[in-house]
Amino acid sequence: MAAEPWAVDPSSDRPIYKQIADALRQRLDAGEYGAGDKLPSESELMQQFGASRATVRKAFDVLMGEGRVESRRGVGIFVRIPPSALFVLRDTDRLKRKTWGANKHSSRRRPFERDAEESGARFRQEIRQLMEVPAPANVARHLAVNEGDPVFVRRRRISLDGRPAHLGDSYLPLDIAVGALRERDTGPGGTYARIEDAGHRLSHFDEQLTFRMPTSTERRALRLGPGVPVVDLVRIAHTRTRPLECFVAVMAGDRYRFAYEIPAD
Amino acid sequence: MAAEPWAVDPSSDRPIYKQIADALRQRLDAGEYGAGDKLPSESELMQQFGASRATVRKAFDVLMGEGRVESRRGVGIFVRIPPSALFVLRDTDRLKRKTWGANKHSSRRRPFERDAEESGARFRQEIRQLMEVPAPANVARHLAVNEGDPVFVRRRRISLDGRPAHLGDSYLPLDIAVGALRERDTGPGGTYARIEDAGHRLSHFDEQLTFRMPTSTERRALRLGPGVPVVDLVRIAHTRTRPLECFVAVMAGDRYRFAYEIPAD
DNA sequence: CAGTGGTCTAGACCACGAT
DNA sequence: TCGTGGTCTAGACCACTGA
Repeated sequence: MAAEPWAVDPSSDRPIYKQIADALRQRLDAGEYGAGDKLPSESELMQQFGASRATVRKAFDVLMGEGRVESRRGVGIFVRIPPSALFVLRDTDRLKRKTWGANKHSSRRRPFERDAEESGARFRQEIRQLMEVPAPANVARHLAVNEGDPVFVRRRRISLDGRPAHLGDSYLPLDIAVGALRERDTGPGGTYARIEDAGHRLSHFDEQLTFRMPTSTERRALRLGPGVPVVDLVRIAHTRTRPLECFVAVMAGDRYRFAYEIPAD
Repeated sequence: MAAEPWAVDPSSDRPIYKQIADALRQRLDAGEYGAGDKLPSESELMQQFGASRATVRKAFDVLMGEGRVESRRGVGIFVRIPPSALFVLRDTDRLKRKTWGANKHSSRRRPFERDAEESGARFRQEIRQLMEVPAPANVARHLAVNEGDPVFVRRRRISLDGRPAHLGDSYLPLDIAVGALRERDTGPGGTYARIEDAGHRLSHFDEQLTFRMPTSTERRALRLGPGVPVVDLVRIAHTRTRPLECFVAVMAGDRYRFAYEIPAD
Protein backbone atom coordinates (compact mmCIF):
# COMPACT_ATOMS: atom_id res chain seq x y z
CA MET A 1 0.00 0.00 0.00
CA ALA A 2 3.01 2.29 -0.10
CA ALA A 3 3.41 2.97 -3.83
CA GLU A 4 0.01 3.93 -5.24
CA PRO A 5 -0.29 5.39 -8.74
CA TRP A 6 -0.64 8.84 -7.20
CA ALA A 7 2.41 8.41 -5.00
CA VAL A 8 4.60 11.46 -4.69
CA ASP A 9 7.76 11.94 -6.69
CA PRO A 10 10.48 13.18 -4.33
CA SER A 11 12.71 14.10 -7.28
CA SER A 12 10.07 16.42 -8.73
CA ASP A 13 10.45 20.18 -8.51
CA ARG A 14 6.99 20.36 -7.07
CA PRO A 15 7.16 20.21 -3.28
CA ILE A 16 5.88 17.03 -1.68
CA TYR A 17 3.17 18.78 0.30
CA LYS A 18 1.75 20.26 -2.89
CA GLN A 19 1.85 16.87 -4.56
CA ILE A 20 -0.06 15.41 -1.64
CA ALA A 21 -2.54 18.28 -1.80
CA ASP A 22 -2.93 17.68 -5.53
CA ALA A 23 -3.58 13.99 -4.95
CA LEU A 24 -6.18 14.72 -2.30
CA ARG A 25 -7.79 17.42 -4.44
CA GLN A 26 -8.02 14.96 -7.29
CA ARG A 27 -9.75 12.43 -5.06
CA LEU A 28 -12.16 15.11 -3.92
CA ASP A 29 -12.91 16.19 -7.48
CA ALA A 30 -13.39 12.58 -8.48
CA GLY A 31 -16.08 12.34 -5.84
CA GLU A 32 -14.12 9.70 -3.94
CA TYR A 33 -15.04 11.68 -0.84
CA GLY A 34 -18.35 13.48 -0.61
CA ALA A 35 -19.42 16.46 1.48
CA GLY A 36 -19.06 15.64 5.15
CA ASP A 37 -16.94 12.52 4.60
CA LYS A 38 -13.90 11.93 6.74
CA LEU A 39 -10.55 11.98 4.98
CA PRO A 40 -7.74 9.60 5.94
CA SER A 41 -6.05 10.61 9.17
CA GLU A 42 -2.66 12.27 9.23
CA SER A 43 -0.90 9.10 10.30
CA GLU A 44 -2.56 7.11 7.51
CA LEU A 45 -1.40 9.65 4.95
CA MET A 46 2.11 9.70 6.41
CA GLN A 47 2.27 6.00 5.62
CA GLN A 48 0.54 6.25 2.23
CA PHE A 49 2.87 8.98 1.03
CA GLY A 50 5.91 8.18 3.08
CA ALA A 51 6.09 11.75 4.32
CA SER A 52 6.56 13.30 7.72
CA ARG A 53 3.64 14.52 9.73
CA ALA A 54 4.49 18.19 9.18
CA THR A 55 4.45 17.65 5.43
CA VAL A 56 1.08 15.94 5.48
CA ARG A 57 -0.33 18.70 7.67
CA LYS A 58 0.96 21.32 5.26
CA ALA A 59 -0.95 19.58 2.48
CA PHE A 60 -4.11 19.82 4.58
CA ASP A 61 -3.38 23.48 5.23
CA VAL A 62 -3.47 24.08 1.49
CA LEU A 63 -6.90 22.47 1.15
CA MET A 64 -8.20 24.32 4.19
CA GLY A 65 -7.01 27.60 2.70
CA GLU A 66 -9.03 26.72 -0.38
CA GLY A 67 -12.05 26.17 1.83
CA ARG A 68 -12.42 22.56 0.74
CA VAL A 69 -11.86 20.69 4.00
CA GLU A 70 -12.11 21.45 7.69
CA SER A 71 -10.74 19.76 10.75
CA ARG A 72 -12.39 18.62 13.96
CA ARG A 73 -10.02 18.17 16.81
CA GLY A 74 -9.93 14.67 18.19
CA VAL A 75 -12.03 13.40 15.30
CA GLY A 76 -10.50 13.93 11.87
CA ILE A 77 -10.48 16.07 8.76
CA PHE A 78 -13.68 16.31 6.75
CA VAL A 79 -14.83 17.44 3.37
CA ARG A 80 -16.40 20.81 3.89
CA ILE A 81 -20.17 20.89 3.83
CA PRO A 82 -21.29 23.93 1.85
CA PRO A 83 -23.70 26.10 3.85
CA SER A 84 -27.13 24.51 3.68
CA ALA A 85 -28.57 27.58 2.03
CA LEU A 86 -27.07 30.38 0.03
CA PHE A 87 -29.22 33.40 0.67
CA VAL A 88 -30.01 35.22 -2.52
CA LEU A 89 -30.09 38.99 -2.33
CA ARG A 90 -32.09 40.38 -5.24
CA ASP A 91 -31.91 43.99 -6.24
CA THR A 92 -35.28 43.59 -7.93
CA ASP A 93 -36.91 43.06 -4.56
CA ARG A 94 -35.00 43.85 -1.44
CA LEU A 95 -34.37 47.51 -2.13
CA LYS A 96 -37.74 48.35 -3.64
CA ARG A 97 -40.32 50.53 -1.98
CA LYS A 98 -42.82 47.71 -2.30
CA THR A 99 -40.71 45.80 0.22
CA TRP A 100 -40.01 48.39 2.87
CA GLY A 101 -42.24 51.33 1.98
CA ALA A 102 -45.13 52.79 3.98
CA ASN A 103 -47.89 52.36 1.42
CA LYS A 104 -50.47 49.67 1.84
CA HIS A 105 -49.09 47.36 -0.87
CA SER A 106 -45.74 47.14 0.87
CA SER A 107 -44.72 44.07 2.83
CA ARG A 108 -43.07 46.41 5.36
CA ARG A 109 -39.99 44.36 5.86
CA ARG A 110 -36.34 45.24 6.08
CA PRO A 111 -34.31 44.55 2.92
CA PHE A 112 -32.44 41.55 4.34
CA GLU A 113 -35.47 40.35 6.25
CA ARG A 114 -37.37 40.00 3.02
CA ASP A 115 -34.71 37.97 1.25
CA ALA A 116 -34.18 35.79 4.30
CA GLU A 117 -37.85 34.94 4.64
CA GLU A 118 -38.13 34.38 0.91
CA SER A 119 -35.41 31.76 1.32
CA GLY A 120 -37.26 30.27 4.26
CA ALA A 121 -34.67 31.37 6.83
CA ARG A 122 -35.15 32.73 10.32
CA PHE A 123 -34.01 36.35 10.39
CA ARG A 124 -32.55 37.79 13.58
CA GLN A 125 -31.14 41.22 14.15
CA GLU A 126 -28.93 41.98 17.11
CA ILE A 127 -28.05 45.58 17.88
CA ARG A 128 -24.40 45.95 18.75
CA GLN A 129 -24.20 49.71 19.07
CA LEU A 130 -26.44 52.76 18.80
CA MET A 131 -24.50 55.98 19.10
CA GLU A 132 -23.04 59.15 17.68
CA VAL A 133 -19.51 58.78 16.34
CA PRO A 134 -17.12 60.95 14.33
CA ALA A 135 -17.62 60.09 10.66
CA PRO A 136 -14.89 57.81 9.30
CA ALA A 137 -13.27 59.04 6.08
CA ASN A 138 -15.14 56.83 3.63
CA VAL A 139 -18.51 57.37 5.30
CA ALA A 140 -17.94 61.11 5.39
CA ARG A 141 -17.21 61.16 1.68
CA HIS A 142 -20.35 59.22 0.86
CA LEU A 143 -22.60 61.27 3.10
CA ALA A 144 -21.07 64.57 1.96
CA VAL A 145 -20.06 65.63 5.45
CA ASN A 146 -16.61 66.39 6.80
CA GLU A 147 -14.48 63.61 8.20
CA GLY A 148 -14.86 63.60 11.97
CA ASP A 149 -18.22 65.36 11.95
CA PRO A 150 -20.65 63.56 14.24
CA VAL A 151 -22.97 61.03 12.59
CA PHE A 152 -25.30 58.50 14.13
CA VAL A 153 -24.48 54.85 13.64
CA ARG A 154 -26.61 51.74 14.10
CA ARG A 155 -24.33 48.70 14.31
CA ARG A 156 -26.00 45.34 14.08
CA ARG A 157 -25.24 41.72 13.52
CA ILE A 158 -27.66 39.77 11.36
CA SER A 159 -28.11 36.04 11.79
CA LEU A 160 -29.91 33.68 9.45
CA ASP A 161 -31.17 30.41 10.90
CA GLY A 162 -29.16 31.09 14.02
CA ARG A 163 -25.82 31.54 12.26
CA PRO A 164 -24.23 34.98 11.91
CA ALA A 165 -24.35 36.17 8.31
CA HIS A 166 -23.17 39.76 8.27
CA LEU A 167 -22.17 42.76 10.33
CA GLY A 168 -24.02 45.82 9.08
CA ASP A 169 -23.47 49.43 10.14
CA SER A 170 -25.91 52.11 9.12
CA TYR A 171 -24.56 55.68 9.26
CA LEU A 172 -27.03 58.58 9.33
CA PRO A 173 -26.48 62.33 9.27
CA LEU A 174 -27.67 63.83 12.57
CA ASP A 175 -30.62 65.68 11.02
CA ILE A 176 -31.90 62.36 9.68
CA ALA A 177 -31.23 60.30 12.81
CA VAL A 178 -34.32 61.29 14.78
CA GLY A 179 -37.13 59.46 16.57
CA ALA A 180 -37.31 55.74 15.96
CA LEU A 181 -34.06 55.86 14.00
CA ARG A 182 -32.27 56.19 17.33
CA GLU A 183 -34.21 53.36 18.96
CA ARG A 184 -33.33 49.69 19.08
CA ASP A 185 -36.35 48.77 17.01
CA THR A 186 -37.00 50.99 14.02
CA GLY A 187 -40.32 49.27 13.39
CA PRO A 188 -41.93 47.88 10.24
CA GLY A 189 -39.95 48.51 7.06
CA GLY A 190 -36.89 49.51 9.07
CA THR A 191 -34.60 52.46 8.48
CA TYR A 192 -35.80 53.34 4.99
CA ALA A 193 -39.45 53.40 6.02
CA ARG A 194 -38.66 55.74 8.93
CA ILE A 195 -36.63 58.03 6.69
CA GLU A 196 -39.59 58.35 4.33
CA ASP A 197 -41.98 58.84 7.27
CA ALA A 198 -40.01 62.00 7.99
CA GLY A 199 -40.95 63.34 4.58
CA HIS A 200 -37.94 62.38 2.49
CA ARG A 201 -38.37 60.49 -0.73
CA LEU A 202 -35.68 57.96 -1.62
CA SER A 203 -34.86 57.83 -5.32
CA HIS A 204 -32.14 55.20 -5.64
CA PHE A 205 -29.35 53.23 -3.99
CA ASP A 206 -25.70 53.00 -4.98
CA GLU A 207 -24.27 49.66 -4.01
CA GLN A 208 -20.62 48.67 -4.24
CA LEU A 209 -19.00 45.32 -3.55
CA THR A 210 -15.37 44.47 -2.86
CA PHE A 211 -13.78 41.23 -1.71
CA ARG A 212 -11.11 40.12 0.70
CA MET A 213 -10.23 37.68 3.42
CA PRO A 214 -11.58 38.41 6.90
CA THR A 215 -9.53 39.68 9.80
CA SER A 216 -9.32 37.35 12.76
CA THR A 217 -11.90 39.46 14.58
CA GLU A 218 -14.36 39.14 11.72
CA ARG A 219 -13.66 35.44 11.46
CA ARG A 220 -14.76 35.06 15.05
CA ALA A 221 -17.75 37.40 14.86
CA LEU A 222 -19.13 35.69 11.75
CA ARG A 223 -17.95 32.22 12.76
CA LEU A 224 -16.26 31.76 9.41
CA GLY A 225 -14.49 28.54 8.49
CA PRO A 226 -10.98 28.63 7.06
CA GLY A 227 -10.76 29.69 3.44
CA VAL A 228 -13.99 31.70 3.48
CA PRO A 229 -13.77 35.24 2.07
CA VAL A 230 -15.93 38.21 2.99
CA VAL A 231 -17.73 40.80 0.91
CA ASP A 232 -17.48 44.47 1.81
CA LEU A 233 -20.75 46.05 0.84
CA VAL A 234 -21.26 49.81 0.81
CA ARG A 235 -24.71 51.11 -0.03
CA ILE A 236 -25.74 54.73 -0.21
CA ALA A 237 -29.41 55.66 -0.06
CA HIS A 238 -30.15 58.79 -2.08
CA THR A 239 -32.97 61.22 -2.55
CA ARG A 240 -32.82 63.24 -5.75
CA THR A 241 -30.83 65.89 -3.95
CA ARG A 242 -28.68 64.29 -1.26
CA PRO A 243 -27.35 61.06 0.28
CA LEU A 244 -29.29 60.12 3.41
CA GLU A 245 -27.70 56.95 4.63
CA CYS A 246 -24.45 55.05 4.26
CA PHE A 247 -24.71 51.34 4.97
CA VAL A 248 -21.47 49.43 5.43
CA ALA A 249 -21.49 45.66 5.83
CA VAL A 250 -19.03 42.81 6.12
CA MET A 251 -20.77 39.72 4.83
CA ALA A 252 -19.92 36.04 5.10
CA GLY A 253 -18.87 35.09 1.58
CA ASP A 254 -20.22 31.56 1.85
CA ARG A 255 -23.73 32.54 2.88
CA TYR A 256 -24.83 35.01 0.24
CA ARG A 257 -25.40 35.15 -3.45
CA PHE A 258 -26.01 38.56 -5.00
CA ALA A 259 -28.45 38.82 -7.86
CA TYR A 260 -28.99 41.88 -10.04
CA GLU A 261 -31.27 42.47 -12.95
CA ILE A 262 -29.95 45.04 -15.39
CA PRO A 263 -32.07 46.46 -18.22
CA ALA A 264 -30.27 46.81 -21.54
CA ASP A 265 -31.47 50.40 -21.93
CA MET B 1 15.42 43.45 23.36
CA ALA B 2 13.84 40.21 24.48
CA ALA B 3 10.92 41.32 26.63
CA GLU B 4 9.02 44.00 24.74
CA PRO B 5 5.54 45.03 25.91
CA TRP B 6 4.07 42.94 23.10
CA ALA B 7 6.09 39.89 24.01
CA VAL B 8 4.20 36.63 23.93
CA ASP B 9 2.80 34.95 27.00
CA PRO B 10 3.70 31.25 26.85
CA SER B 11 1.27 30.48 29.67
CA SER B 12 -1.65 31.93 27.73
CA ASP B 13 -4.23 29.67 26.16
CA ARG B 14 -3.74 31.50 22.91
CA PRO B 15 -1.10 29.72 20.85
CA ILE B 16 2.20 31.52 20.48
CA TYR B 17 1.98 31.77 16.70
CA LYS B 18 -1.37 33.52 16.98
CA GLN B 19 0.03 35.89 19.57
CA ILE B 20 2.88 36.71 17.22
CA ALA B 21 0.42 37.19 14.36
CA ASP B 22 -1.65 39.46 16.62
CA ALA B 23 1.41 41.52 17.51
CA LEU B 24 2.39 41.88 13.86
CA ARG B 25 -1.17 42.69 12.83
CA GLN B 26 -1.28 45.38 15.47
CA ARG B 27 1.93 46.92 14.15
CA LEU B 28 0.49 46.84 10.64
CA ASP B 29 -2.75 48.47 11.77
CA ALA B 30 -0.79 51.09 13.67
CA GLY B 31 0.91 52.00 10.44
CA GLU B 32 4.29 51.00 11.82
CA TYR B 33 4.84 49.30 8.49
CA GLY B 34 3.37 50.77 5.32
CA ALA B 35 2.46 49.13 2.02
CA GLY B 36 5.54 47.62 0.44
CA ASP B 37 7.67 47.84 3.60
CA LYS B 38 9.82 44.92 4.62
CA LEU B 39 8.91 43.21 7.87
CA PRO B 40 11.54 41.87 10.26
CA SER B 41 13.10 38.65 9.02
CA GLU B 42 12.23 35.30 10.49
CA SER B 43 15.43 35.07 12.46
CA GLU B 44 14.90 38.55 13.91
CA LEU B 45 11.43 37.60 15.05
CA MET B 46 12.68 34.31 16.50
CA GLN B 47 14.90 36.38 18.76
CA GLN B 48 12.29 39.07 19.51
CA PHE B 49 9.67 36.53 20.52
CA GLY B 50 11.92 33.74 21.70
CA ALA B 51 10.11 31.28 19.46
CA SER B 52 11.28 28.62 17.06
CA ARG B 53 11.43 29.27 13.36
CA ALA B 54 8.44 27.05 12.60
CA THR B 55 6.34 29.05 15.03
CA VAL B 56 7.35 32.39 13.54
CA ARG B 57 6.63 31.06 10.06
CA LYS B 58 3.20 29.91 11.15
CA ALA B 59 2.47 33.44 12.31
CA PHE B 60 3.41 34.71 8.86
CA ASP B 61 1.21 32.05 7.29
CA VAL B 62 -1.74 33.51 9.17
CA LEU B 63 -1.08 37.00 7.82
CA MET B 64 -0.53 35.67 4.31
CA GLY B 65 -3.84 33.83 4.50
CA GLU B 66 -5.42 37.16 5.37
CA GLY B 67 -3.81 38.67 2.29
CA ARG B 68 -1.90 41.25 4.34
CA VAL B 69 1.70 40.29 3.64
CA GLU B 70 3.58 38.45 0.93
CA SER B 71 6.99 36.87 0.80
CA ARG B 72 9.81 37.20 -1.70
CA ARG B 73 12.24 34.36 -1.60
CA GLY B 74 15.74 35.40 -0.78
CA VAL B 75 14.59 38.90 0.13
CA GLY B 76 12.06 39.05 2.93
CA ILE B 77 8.40 39.40 3.83
CA PHE B 78 6.61 42.55 2.79
CA VAL B 79 3.41 44.38 3.51
CA ARG B 80 1.12 43.63 0.62
CA ILE B 81 0.70 46.41 -1.89
CA PRO B 82 -2.96 46.61 -2.87
CA PRO B 83 -3.40 46.42 -6.65
CA SER B 84 -2.65 49.83 -8.09
CA ALA B 85 -6.14 50.11 -9.47
CA LEU B 86 -9.41 48.52 -8.57
CA PHE B 87 -11.41 48.33 -11.76
CA VAL B 88 -14.95 49.47 -11.21
CA LEU B 89 -17.62 47.59 -13.09
CA ARG B 90 -20.76 49.70 -13.32
CA ASP B 91 -24.11 48.25 -14.24
CA THR B 92 -25.21 51.72 -15.29
CA ASP B 93 -22.73 51.66 -18.13
CA ARG B 94 -21.09 48.42 -19.07
CA LEU B 95 -24.22 46.48 -19.89
CA LYS B 96 -26.12 49.26 -21.60
CA ARG B 97 -26.86 49.36 -25.28
CA LYS B 98 -25.20 52.77 -25.48
CA THR B 99 -21.92 50.99 -24.70
CA TRP B 100 -22.04 47.99 -26.98
CA GLY B 101 -25.00 48.66 -29.27
CA ALA B 102 -25.04 49.15 -33.03
CA ASN B 103 -26.62 52.59 -33.14
CA LYS B 104 -24.53 55.63 -33.91
CA HIS B 105 -24.48 56.96 -30.34
CA SER B 106 -22.90 53.79 -29.04
CA SER B 107 -19.24 53.64 -28.14
CA ARG B 108 -19.19 50.12 -29.62
CA ARG B 109 -17.05 48.61 -26.94
CA ARG B 110 -17.26 45.36 -25.03
CA PRO B 111 -18.66 45.61 -21.52
CA PHE B 112 -15.32 45.06 -19.76
CA GLU B 113 -13.43 47.04 -22.37
CA ARG B 114 -15.46 50.09 -21.54
CA ASP B 115 -14.89 49.92 -17.80
CA ALA B 116 -11.20 49.22 -18.28
CA GLU B 117 -10.67 52.22 -20.53
CA GLU B 118 -12.73 54.38 -18.24
CA SER B 119 -10.27 53.46 -15.49
CA GLY B 120 -7.37 54.24 -17.79
CA ALA B 121 -6.28 50.61 -18.11
CA ARG B 122 -5.05 48.71 -21.11
CA PHE B 123 -7.59 46.03 -22.04
CA ARG B 124 -6.44 42.80 -23.63
CA GLN B 125 -8.48 39.81 -24.58
CA GLU B 126 -6.89 36.45 -25.22
CA ILE B 127 -8.98 33.69 -26.73
CA ARG B 128 -8.34 30.38 -25.00
CA GLN B 129 -10.92 28.25 -26.77
CA LEU B 130 -13.56 28.54 -29.47
CA MET B 131 -15.58 25.38 -29.85
CA GLU B 132 -18.75 23.37 -29.45
CA VAL B 133 -19.05 21.55 -26.15
CA PRO B 134 -21.79 19.60 -24.36
CA ALA B 135 -23.65 22.06 -22.11
CA PRO B 136 -22.63 21.77 -18.44
CA ALA B 137 -25.54 21.42 -16.02
CA ASN B 138 -25.67 25.02 -14.80
CA VAL B 139 -25.26 26.49 -18.26
CA ALA B 140 -27.93 24.20 -19.65
CA ARG B 141 -30.37 25.30 -16.97
CA HIS B 142 -29.74 28.97 -17.67
CA LEU B 143 -29.98 28.61 -21.43
CA ALA B 144 -33.05 26.38 -21.23
CA VAL B 145 -31.43 23.52 -23.13
CA ASN B 146 -30.79 19.96 -22.00
CA GLU B 147 -27.62 19.12 -20.15
CA GLY B 148 -25.14 17.71 -22.66
CA ASP B 149 -26.77 19.35 -25.67
CA PRO B 150 -24.11 21.01 -27.81
CA VAL B 151 -23.52 24.72 -27.22
CA PHE B 152 -20.83 27.01 -28.54
CA VAL B 153 -18.35 28.40 -26.05
CA ARG B 154 -15.94 31.31 -26.32
CA ARG B 155 -13.33 31.00 -23.55
CA ARG B 156 -11.14 33.99 -22.99
CA ARG B 157 -8.74 35.47 -20.51
CA ILE B 158 -8.94 39.20 -19.95
CA SER B 159 -5.91 41.18 -18.82
CA LEU B 160 -5.86 44.73 -17.55
CA ASP B 161 -2.58 46.61 -17.77
CA GLY B 162 -0.85 43.37 -18.61
CA ARG B 163 -2.05 41.48 -15.55
CA PRO B 164 -4.71 38.76 -15.83
CA ALA B 165 -7.98 39.89 -14.30
CA HIS B 166 -10.57 37.26 -15.14
CA LEU B 167 -11.36 34.12 -17.06
CA GLY B 168 -14.62 34.55 -18.93
CA ASP B 169 -16.55 31.90 -20.83
CA SER B 170 -19.44 32.84 -23.06
CA TYR B 171 -21.89 30.04 -23.87
CA LEU B 172 -24.22 30.41 -26.86
CA PRO B 173 -27.00 28.18 -28.16
CA LEU B 174 -26.03 26.84 -31.60
CA ASP B 175 -28.67 28.83 -33.48
CA ILE B 176 -27.21 32.02 -32.00
CA ALA B 177 -23.55 31.11 -32.50
CA VAL B 178 -23.25 32.02 -36.17
CA GLY B 179 -20.96 34.19 -38.28
CA ALA B 180 -18.59 36.44 -36.34
CA LEU B 181 -19.71 34.84 -33.07
CA ARG B 182 -17.60 31.85 -34.01
CA GLU B 183 -14.58 33.95 -35.01
CA ARG B 184 -11.70 35.04 -32.83
CA ASP B 185 -12.64 38.67 -33.17
CA THR B 186 -16.34 39.42 -32.82
CA GLY B 187 -15.76 43.04 -33.88
CA PRO B 188 -16.95 46.34 -32.42
CA GLY B 189 -19.34 45.98 -29.51
CA GLY B 190 -18.49 42.31 -29.14
CA THR B 191 -20.88 39.43 -28.59
CA TYR B 192 -23.96 41.47 -27.71
CA ALA B 193 -23.63 43.69 -30.77
CA ARG B 194 -23.38 40.63 -33.05
CA ILE B 195 -26.39 39.01 -31.41
CA GLU B 196 -28.45 42.11 -32.12
CA ASP B 197 -27.07 42.33 -35.68
CA ALA B 198 -28.78 38.98 -36.22
CA GLY B 199 -32.12 40.57 -35.43
CA HIS B 200 -32.52 39.75 -31.74
CA ARG B 201 -33.28 42.48 -29.25
CA LEU B 202 -31.76 42.12 -25.79
CA SER B 203 -34.04 43.27 -23.00
CA HIS B 204 -32.06 42.68 -19.80
CA PHE B 205 -29.27 40.81 -18.05
CA ASP B 206 -29.44 38.65 -14.93
CA GLU B 207 -26.19 38.79 -13.04
CA GLN B 208 -25.29 36.66 -10.03
CA LEU B 209 -22.20 36.79 -7.85
CA THR B 210 -20.79 34.20 -5.46
CA PHE B 211 -17.49 34.09 -3.62
CA ARG B 212 -14.83 31.56 -2.77
CA MET B 213 -11.11 30.88 -2.68
CA PRO B 214 -9.49 29.95 -5.99
CA THR B 215 -8.32 26.48 -6.94
CA SER B 216 -4.60 26.14 -7.50
CA THR B 217 -5.19 26.18 -11.26
CA GLU B 218 -7.06 29.48 -11.04
CA ARG B 219 -4.41 30.90 -8.74
CA ARG B 220 -1.85 30.28 -11.44
CA ALA B 221 -3.97 31.42 -14.37
CA LEU B 222 -4.91 34.69 -12.66
CA ARG B 223 -1.55 35.07 -10.91
CA LEU B 224 -3.27 35.56 -7.58
CA GLY B 225 -1.35 36.26 -4.41
CA PRO B 226 -2.05 34.27 -1.25
CA GLY B 227 -5.23 35.24 0.57
CA VAL B 228 -6.97 36.61 -2.53
CA PRO B 229 -10.52 35.32 -3.15
CA VAL B 230 -12.30 35.06 -6.48
CA VAL B 231 -15.77 36.05 -7.61
CA ASP B 232 -17.86 33.65 -9.65
CA LEU B 233 -19.98 35.74 -11.96
CA VAL B 234 -22.84 34.28 -13.99
CA ARG B 235 -24.66 36.59 -16.36
CA ILE B 236 -27.57 35.66 -18.59
CA ALA B 237 -28.47 37.88 -21.52
CA HIS B 238 -32.21 37.81 -22.24
CA THR B 239 -34.56 38.92 -24.93
CA ARG B 240 -38.18 39.27 -23.85
CA THR B 241 -38.79 35.67 -24.81
CA ARG B 242 -35.64 33.64 -24.24
CA PRO B 243 -32.09 33.53 -22.81
CA LEU B 244 -29.50 34.03 -25.55
CA GLU B 245 -26.19 33.85 -23.76
CA CYS B 246 -24.73 32.53 -20.53
CA PHE B 247 -21.53 34.22 -19.45
CA VAL B 248 -19.51 32.54 -16.70
CA ALA B 249 -16.45 34.23 -15.23
CA VAL B 250 -13.91 33.67 -12.50
CA MET B 251 -12.64 37.07 -11.48
CA ALA B 252 -9.64 38.13 -9.39
CA GLY B 253 -11.19 39.41 -6.17
CA ASP B 254 -8.50 42.03 -5.62
CA ARG B 255 -8.85 43.69 -9.01
CA TYR B 256 -12.53 44.48 -9.31
CA ARG B 257 -15.14 46.50 -7.56
CA PHE B 258 -18.76 45.99 -8.59
CA ALA B 259 -21.06 48.97 -8.61
CA TYR B 260 -24.82 48.85 -9.07
CA GLU B 261 -27.39 51.58 -9.11
CA ILE B 262 -30.79 50.45 -7.96
CA PRO B 263 -33.93 52.60 -8.31
CA ALA B 264 -36.23 52.62 -5.29
CA ASP B 265 -39.27 51.89 -7.48
C1' DC C 1 -8.28 4.41 26.93
C1' DA C 2 -6.52 4.94 22.11
C1' DG C 3 -6.58 7.83 18.22
C1' DT C 4 -7.15 12.32 16.43
C1' DG C 5 -5.66 16.91 15.29
C1' DG C 6 -3.04 21.36 17.48
C1' DT C 7 1.21 23.24 18.87
C1' DC C 8 6.12 23.61 19.34
C1' DT C 9 11.10 22.57 19.08
C1' DA C 10 15.81 21.77 16.96
C1' DG C 11 18.03 20.91 13.17
C1' DA C 12 18.92 20.22 8.25
C1' DC C 13 19.35 21.26 3.22
C1' DC C 14 17.86 24.01 -0.55
C1' DA C 15 16.99 27.99 -4.06
C1' DC C 16 17.17 32.55 -4.54
C1' DG C 17 18.63 37.66 -4.43
C1' DA C 18 21.71 41.04 -3.29
C1' DT C 19 26.47 42.32 -2.85
C1' DT D 1 29.32 34.85 -0.09
C1' DC D 2 25.71 35.67 3.11
C1' DG D 3 21.13 36.24 4.58
C1' DT D 4 16.60 35.40 3.08
C1' DG D 5 12.52 32.48 2.78
C1' DG D 6 10.92 27.34 1.21
C1' DT D 7 10.83 22.62 2.34
C1' DC D 8 11.34 18.59 5.18
C1' DT D 9 12.37 15.48 9.10
C1' DA D 10 11.96 13.38 13.83
C1' DG D 11 10.26 13.85 17.93
C1' DA D 12 7.64 15.77 21.74
C1' DC D 13 3.61 17.19 24.59
C1' DC D 14 -1.08 18.63 24.63
C1' DA D 15 -6.40 18.79 24.35
C1' DC D 16 -10.05 16.78 22.60
C1' DT D 17 -13.42 13.00 21.03
C1' DG D 18 -15.47 8.74 21.09
C1' DA D 19 -15.79 4.04 22.45
